[in-house]
Formats: sequence, C-alpha cells, structure tokens
Amino acid sequence: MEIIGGSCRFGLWFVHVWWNGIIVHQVRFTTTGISGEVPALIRQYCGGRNVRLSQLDSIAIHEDTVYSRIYRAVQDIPYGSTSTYGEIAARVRTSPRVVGQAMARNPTPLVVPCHRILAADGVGGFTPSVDIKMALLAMEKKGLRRVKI
DNA sequence: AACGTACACTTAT
DNA sequence: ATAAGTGTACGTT
Repeated sequence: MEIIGGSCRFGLWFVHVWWNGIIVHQVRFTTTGISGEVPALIRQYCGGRNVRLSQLDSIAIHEDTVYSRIYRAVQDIPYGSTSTYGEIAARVRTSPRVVGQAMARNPTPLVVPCHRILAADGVGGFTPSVDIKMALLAMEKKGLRRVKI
C-alpha cells in the first residue's frame, strides 16, 4: 500500500504524518504544512480531544530491539499522565540515557507519546522544540479537565 | 571493521 | 562539579 503524507495544525506548528492507511511511518513537527490527509485520530487529538493515539499502529513498535521495547512501554502511558526516563528505563531494563536516545529518534511522536516522558528534575527535551512538548502536556491537562466536568 | 564521539538521563562521588 | 554507565547512530580512520 502506498505511503501518503499530509499535515494538520497544532498551534503554530504543522504535524506532518506519513502513513499508508494502516500504519504510521513518520510523524514530524514542521513550520510549513503540505496538503494531504492525516489519520482522523491525529486530527482529533490536535483539536484537543482526549483520544488514545496509541491505538494507531507505528512502524517503530514491531522490532525486537531495545528501542522498540521502549516505544511499546511509552505507548502504555495514558493521555494526560506522564512518566520519566528513569521509570521507562526500569521497566525495559535499560538505562535512562538510552530511553532519551530512543525518544530523540522516535520516528512517530504522538503515536508513541514521547512528550509524556519527563526528566527526573525538569521537563527534559523535545525535537524540534521543547515548547511543543509543553503545549502538548498543557493541552492534555485541559482535555482531562474537560472530561471531568 | 574498528574506534571515537555525541546524545531529549540518572545516580553517586 | 564531574564521572560512570547505557545502546545506538554516525563520522572518521
């Protein structure tokens, strides 16, 4: 099946998604958009809806590698909650540093919600801008409140 | 093919 | 403040 690309808006940013209708190959935050469809769930998520993006399939989670195991563990973190590099490392039995490396190279952010991983003493990093990470976390907090009321 | 370096980290000196 | 430990990628020999 052919891989197609599209983007949708998230604040000042565009979310580029490359996918083939079934599995997501790449997600990137960019400053310029392109025309084309993104998965409906991603559109809804960017609009502030509380949806489980980990029900989308990602190219990143099927290998039998440390990174792949890390990505699967990260997918278990629910909407609106967070974990830490250290916690994920303990669960996968590797080191926090490696978790950071895996996050930095995560081909499908959002689907693998790497923005929910915080550092032991701060927010940690995010490519291409940690502002996005904070905006995503703030949005999810809002989305939770909306459900609660 | 080996070797060094660079990391979105954490913990213990 | 600095060093060790960690897994992978990427550049340089």
